[in-house]
Amino acid sequence: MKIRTRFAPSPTGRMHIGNLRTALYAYLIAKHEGGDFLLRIEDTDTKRELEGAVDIIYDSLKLANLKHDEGPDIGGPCGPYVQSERVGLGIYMKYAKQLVEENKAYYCFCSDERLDSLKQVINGEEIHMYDKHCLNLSKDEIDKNLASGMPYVIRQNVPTEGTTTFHDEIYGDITVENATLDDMILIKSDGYPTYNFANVIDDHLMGITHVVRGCEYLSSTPKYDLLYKAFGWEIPKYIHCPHITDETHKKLSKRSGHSSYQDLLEQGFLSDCVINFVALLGWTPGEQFDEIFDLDYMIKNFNYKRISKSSAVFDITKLKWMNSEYIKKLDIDTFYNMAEKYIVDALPSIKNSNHIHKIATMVQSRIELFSDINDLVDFFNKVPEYDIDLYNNKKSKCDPVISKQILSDILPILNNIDDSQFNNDELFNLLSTYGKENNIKTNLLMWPIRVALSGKESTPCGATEILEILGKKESINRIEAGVAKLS
RNA sequence: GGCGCCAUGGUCAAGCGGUUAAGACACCACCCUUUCACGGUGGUAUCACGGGUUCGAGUCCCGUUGGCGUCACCA
Repeated sequence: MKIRTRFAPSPTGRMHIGNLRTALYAYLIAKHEGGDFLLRIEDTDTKRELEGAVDIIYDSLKLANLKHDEGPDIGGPCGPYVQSERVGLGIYMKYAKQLVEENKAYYCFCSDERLDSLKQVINGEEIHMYDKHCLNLSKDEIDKNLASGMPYVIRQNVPTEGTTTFHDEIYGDITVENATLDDMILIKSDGYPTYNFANVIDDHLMGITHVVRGCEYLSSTPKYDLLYKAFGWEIPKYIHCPHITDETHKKLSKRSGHSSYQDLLEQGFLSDCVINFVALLGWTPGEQFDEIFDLDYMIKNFNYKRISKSSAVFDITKLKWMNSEYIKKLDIDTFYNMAEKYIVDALPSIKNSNHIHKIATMVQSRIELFSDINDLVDFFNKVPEYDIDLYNNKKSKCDPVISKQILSDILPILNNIDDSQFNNDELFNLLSTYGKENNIKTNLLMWPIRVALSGKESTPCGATEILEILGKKESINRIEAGVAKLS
């Protein structure tokens, strides 16, 4: 049988990173077996819906390269793929009434006040458990209430005795007492189905074979199981995925800057990298593998039996490392196209495109995010304020006195170089010669030059490369300023 | 509080009754080097606890502890 999975988000905003991973796993499970991956919009909560949120879902899926085979935008044999449109078709109500006929569901007319009186607070948490009050209503009463237009919901009639066992592909068999299960609402008083109901109906109607979702649904799955059984439908395979948490093992929050896929992209993470990274949060390809891999590799190697049971901490440090690996792997032209904007923004005064290319090459192996570029190269604009202590370097045995000597000595050398010869190779040759003649090692020689030129102890390139990019005039100005500072 | 789930270094994790308990990130040291980064080499650090079962337990069972989830006319 062909595998069919689905991603069924509700359009409430940006795509949460846990959601993205669920979508990825659902996609991978289907594609690994050559199956179908569908997109369904679960917009049954009219209050929470957000303008433009559906577009965010389309964009995210596109960016992530998770192509769906059926969905609202491309159609398919099981449409419509938007639940609110299915409500209009009367799909859910039809099935709910069928259940009522069979005594597996019932009308409930309880007021908010009565419901409130049922609620108890334990440890500051509200606990609800319906008492089946309306299950005992007579047929006459129900008809009368309905005829008078009294608001109602339809509830599932869960057995009060016995147990329900369902099988999850990751967690195995899970058994719960039916008595602990609430008579959940299937149809709300506005006529819309709840997630709990619509999800089951649509998964069945759309032929979903593997239900992939977060493990927060583990607790309500027995009730879904009861629903499938009530209809006599085949129960799909359940695949509940463990949670992704922040470093305090709590739900991912905005605070740590890793709240959504879009946020991450805006921060400069590459989409392929984010996908790669989240795939590894709760799944591994096998015993021996390279952690950097692409979607094709995942499709080929995705075995959902290897999904982990325990939740994983989202470690932004490792994500950054991985992003730097992705950046390093970019061929230079691609990298240049992506980095150019950042370099030009950081260094508006550099007009020479050769220089911009050179700077791009320099920074490629040194950044984790494109936004790192600015801080790396801003000294080209102007020397930042720096402490004279920078001229001290214990490894090369550099100090301010030697520095002043070296800087003063090389000034005439630089002055003698023709503008057209002011390039890295030529400069390195001439300065090396000076160093040899005076018995100064290269690392000692270059230290004060770098400091005078950049005001930093580390730069993305060698001192002579800075000279070339700065040009003769600016270089000499900066060296002179260095000498003055040391006097 | 009821119910359920989970438990290997700081983090992601391999392991599926016998291993010197992989690997990656982070961290540290050294090498390379025109500084830093890259790259290379090496190092520190893990089986939550207590009982069983077994010749032998990170691996199986029970309990404890801890964490998480859930208990909505939200999904």
